[in-house]
Amino acid sequence: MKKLEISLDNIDYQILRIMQNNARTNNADIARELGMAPSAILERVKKLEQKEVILQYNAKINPAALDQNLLSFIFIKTSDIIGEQGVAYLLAEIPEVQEVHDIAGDDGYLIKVRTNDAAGLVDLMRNTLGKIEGIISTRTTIVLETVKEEQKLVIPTQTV
Amino acid sequence: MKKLEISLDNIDYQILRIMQNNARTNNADIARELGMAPSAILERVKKLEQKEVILQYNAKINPAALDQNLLSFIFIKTSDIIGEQGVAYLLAEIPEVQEVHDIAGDDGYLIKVRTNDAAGLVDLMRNTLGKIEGIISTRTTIVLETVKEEQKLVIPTQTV
DNA sequence: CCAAAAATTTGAATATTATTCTAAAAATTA
DNA sequence: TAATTTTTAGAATAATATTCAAATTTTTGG
Repeated sequence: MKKLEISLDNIDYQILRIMQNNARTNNADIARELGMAPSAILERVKKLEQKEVILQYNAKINPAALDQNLLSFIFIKTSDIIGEQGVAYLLAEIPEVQEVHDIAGDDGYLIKVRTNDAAGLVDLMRNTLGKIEGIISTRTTIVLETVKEEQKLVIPTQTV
Repeated sequence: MKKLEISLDNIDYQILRIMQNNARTNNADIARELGMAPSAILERVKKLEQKEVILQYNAKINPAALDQNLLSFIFIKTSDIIGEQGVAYLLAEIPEVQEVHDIAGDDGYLIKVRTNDAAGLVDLMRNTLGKIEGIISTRTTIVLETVKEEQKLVIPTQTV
């Protein structure tokens, strides 16, 4: 029983599993793998998109290929009133900021930022974050090496 | 001048930009958009894959649709020797763990975890993390709300 | 449990795209 | 500049996407 009455079945899960691993798998292949007609798969994929189960398809690009070699997490304390997220939206507009999370505890945010290098990070903090009203303090954590970085969800194996 | 002599040009950047926004854009459409022959685009995409500029294509699935409503970041201190990452690899094997980063400073890791709910998180920490040798301590940060979550890179507009 | 309604699937037909390959063009190199 | 290498275009073929009506399956309400 899903909250928003989305109700996915095993076939949907299989489609999601395939798509999550390779979003460019074509309909015909999915159909073959699941032993169904291509038109039926097409119909289901469209519905998964409509129901916003599938949010988007994206290519994962190697950051190193674009010289984006520094990954950082920054904790940001703000004067945002609880519930309001003025600063969060400003942070979200920054292209180098990949994630903005409102976190429990420290009345603040955790953001994930990708820059060319340390100089790029300093530049961003000084010239972009520094200009945002409402930021009280920041604490930066530098990533030395990323061992795993995916956004794959655990997909149920069976409907109950 | 790229480190690994990858050398991408403007056309590559445009392809990456399109693919990053919609990995299911077909060759014909890309070709039309860039005013080139489909065969040329195909050739380039293949090369981008071979050169590991494009790492993979994935569908972004709505966590809520799969009842995965709790996102957490956990700092993990370990007895791993600097440079060694034994614990990191064990952490990376956990399906609920989407990211594992070796971070500067605290001789530890930062991981990103997605579970159904708080109970799922507790369960994971107790039954999975708890069984990993070498974990000294953990500090968990709960995400109340995610304002932005993408992995899109900033793609240069022009080659110099 | 049954009948009606709704949703899903199939299968075939058509439109569109992917892929291959050769020749031409462009870029690079010596 | 000439030779070499790389890239592109264009055409031909293979494959896939998409549409749609009919059949099937599932769901619903009594």
